[in-house]
Amino acid sequence: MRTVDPVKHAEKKRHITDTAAGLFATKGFDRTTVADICQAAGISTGSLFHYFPTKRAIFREIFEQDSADNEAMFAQARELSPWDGVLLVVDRLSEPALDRALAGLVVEIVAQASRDPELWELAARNERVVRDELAVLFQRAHDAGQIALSVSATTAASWTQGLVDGLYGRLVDPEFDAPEQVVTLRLILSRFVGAEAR
Amino acid sequence: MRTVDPVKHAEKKRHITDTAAGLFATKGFDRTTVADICQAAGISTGSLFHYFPTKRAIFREIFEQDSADNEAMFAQARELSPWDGVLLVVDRLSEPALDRALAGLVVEIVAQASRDPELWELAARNERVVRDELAVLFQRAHDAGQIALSVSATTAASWTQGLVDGLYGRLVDPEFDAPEQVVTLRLILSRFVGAEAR
DNA sequence: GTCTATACGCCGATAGAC
DNA sequence: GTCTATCGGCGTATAGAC
Repeated sequence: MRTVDPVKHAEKKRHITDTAAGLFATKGFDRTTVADICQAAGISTGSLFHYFPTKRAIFREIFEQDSADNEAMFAQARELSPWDGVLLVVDRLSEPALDRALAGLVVEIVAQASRDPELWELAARNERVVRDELAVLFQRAHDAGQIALSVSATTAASWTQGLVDGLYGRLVDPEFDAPEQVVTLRLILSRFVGAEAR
Repeated sequence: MRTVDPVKHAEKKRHITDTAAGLFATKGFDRTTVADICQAAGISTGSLFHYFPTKRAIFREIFEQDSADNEAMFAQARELSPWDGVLLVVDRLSEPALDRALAGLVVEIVAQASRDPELWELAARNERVVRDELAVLFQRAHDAGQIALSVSATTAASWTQGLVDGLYGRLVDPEFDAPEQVVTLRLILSRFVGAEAR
């Protein structure tokens, strides 16, 4: 008989990571102090370090949560025609760029991953998984005659990710109009892979 | 008669910013200490603060140097045909992505700019200048019949920047082949704006 | 102009009572 | 499990001699 309730434990950790994620997104990892997180979460530092060994471990957990939803996304995409599946994935990957808070978190993840080898490895693996799943969809769409690839399916997949990355850069434009940008993104992608423009 | 030699002064500042830029690129701004910069530059903290009022001012100066070369780039582009001019600009904008150290600096600039309103404003202005100059080239290429735009020249220009941004994300791929990626980038852009594929 | 020395505050993490 | 109290160290920036 365990003395700890694993459900409660997980819920508490989740509360901490959710709180911390908001702070990391707005202030950045290095400028967010443990005291900030504790205050925002309504706990003490002693308690926080009961759940996480280091501040960095909190960040890592946020990143892992963030990349855990891919499988569900692709499962959903596989229920559609291949090309519609691609478009669904593009929409989903674009979502964080359209939300200021989430975009800030993504910026921070990139910045941290570019310094921390362990985080870099996690990010690279995640990127590869998405790319390879996307490549399968592209290949099927090609075989089904929905598109006409002139590059490898993997290249098409990788640059689909690149286009989504490019979406973040458009945020600097004060006249940024999210829905319109996503439409343009689809147009560029459609022409790239020889799909009918919609 | 001045007692300070403005040339020496500028050279010394440049030495400090060059040294600091390398450290910011590899360690990030927040994890680079003033002591780090002083040690690498071979000076004392007292001396450093004689040239810059704060650590952040060093970063800002690096950013300003970085965005000062645009005018020369577009002057060069204007000597070519409009579409060749676009391709030249794309190559130049892509260069930092192909160099690990410079890419690290760009990541850091994005991360810092997303928190610091003053830096954000500088970045946005710089982005707009490049976009507008690019838009002129796109419009001329269109009018000259080199391309067939189906979106506004400004949208084409903005997404050209987006594609270059997307290039940075491709760095996570350990099999990243820089020249090949730039070729693909050109292909995507060419199809987007209705240019003949090369 | 450049140095050494140091002020002064804050940070991540720990100790130990309850 | 949660708290309070606190440690040891480091960070930016300044003071003031040379």
